[in-house]
Amino acid sequence: MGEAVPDTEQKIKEAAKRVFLEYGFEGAKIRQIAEAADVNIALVNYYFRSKEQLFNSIYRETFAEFVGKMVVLLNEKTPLEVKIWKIVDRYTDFILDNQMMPAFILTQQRKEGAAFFRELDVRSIIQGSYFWKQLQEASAKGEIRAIDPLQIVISVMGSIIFPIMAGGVLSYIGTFDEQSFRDFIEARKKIIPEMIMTYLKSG
Amino acid sequence: MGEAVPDTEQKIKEAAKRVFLEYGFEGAKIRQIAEAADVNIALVNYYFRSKEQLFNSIYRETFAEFVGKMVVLLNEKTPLEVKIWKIVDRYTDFILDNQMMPAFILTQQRKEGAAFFRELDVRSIIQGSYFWKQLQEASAKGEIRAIDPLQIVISVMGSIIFPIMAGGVLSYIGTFDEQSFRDFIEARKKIIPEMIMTYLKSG
DNA sequence: TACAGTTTTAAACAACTGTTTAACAAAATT
DNA sequence: AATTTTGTTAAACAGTTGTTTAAAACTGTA
Repeated sequence: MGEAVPDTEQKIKEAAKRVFLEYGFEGAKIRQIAEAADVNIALVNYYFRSKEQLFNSIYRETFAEFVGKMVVLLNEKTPLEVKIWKIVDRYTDFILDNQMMPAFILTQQRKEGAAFFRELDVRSIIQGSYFWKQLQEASAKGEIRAIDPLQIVISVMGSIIFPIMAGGVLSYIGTFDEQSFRDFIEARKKIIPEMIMTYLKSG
Repeated sequence: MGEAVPDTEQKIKEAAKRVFLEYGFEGAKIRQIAEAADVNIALVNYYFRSKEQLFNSIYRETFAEFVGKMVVLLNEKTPLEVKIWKIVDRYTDFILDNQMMPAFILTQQRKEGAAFFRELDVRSIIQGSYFWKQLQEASAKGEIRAIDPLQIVISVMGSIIFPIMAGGVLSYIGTFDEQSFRDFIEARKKIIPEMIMTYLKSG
């Protein structure tokens, strides 16, 4: 909102984000980033001291935004069933808008472990969330089956993220064009909550 | 079973597989591969003409093995419910034994699309499988709810692959050590089939 | 043993990488 | 207006990369 005209630093950041997301850390070249930002290569090191620091600042920022959205979703004060529908709906849209993020985060994970997750205290965010409490309480009251809430969280996340992450492969298998891929993902907004809820309510 | 003593070419292939899986194509260096194989760097180019061809031969091989296992699983002639339990059980073990493969395949996908999937005709493998037929027929008979079989396949795959792929992050969130991570995944062998089956049977 | 083919080696090559330099331009400060 | 600070540039630097070379060691064969 009312953002200033993008200065050089911002131009580099945006270009770098695109290039890093598409090619990964090693695959992305500083000259490529500079060209994408329409800027002299020396300027990249002028504003960010090194490729590594440029990468880190971008990765943190993007990931923090990612986590931020998650916090909001997990803590909305709506009943459990409605909540799950909402989470799936909005989380799906978010991942659709940032399709390369999950693969990028998971690739990065194999290099540096869960460092950024730890920094942002993602554990507390999840386990301290209202959603987490809802699952525990509903389970204690016997409204839903007794289960580790983390199993549910992972199931929901995996169900949403995996098909989007594997978009290219999935589109080939289903003979999808862009639109039918979207339809397939859109259909999951109904399937996933139903699957989770029938499971939680049964047993 | 009675494999011959590994010759130089094989030694390089095995080292390269490890290094490529861990560091990706750009991240893996020929000198690193040669060192891991305890071999002169020139030999890598002597047996495989280039880094790219070395990578391709390994990737194809590994991926073909991956697909091969899948074919067997999908075509076993057991009843649908038992089949789903078996698929989840054995597919989980297979991914556990090749933890880096999914991330690797999905990373590769962003570079070359679904080329290898197309080569191996994975679409026909899935849609021509006995499992696919079982889902369609059970659905037609009204034994299970009407649903696109691909939605089920993707849900099962995502549920299995995602937590293993995100192993590092998951272990941090759950405060897992190696053993409790295994337990968590092991527990999913029961959860996933139950979730899928209750969903298919309801509605 | 001599010879032809294959395998292995150390060294070099050229291209590319991230990074730095030193000069120049623009903007801000005095 | 003079001067300092900030932003930008082309060029170079040193290290790494994938790849090639040319000679050596090894293998089997005549």
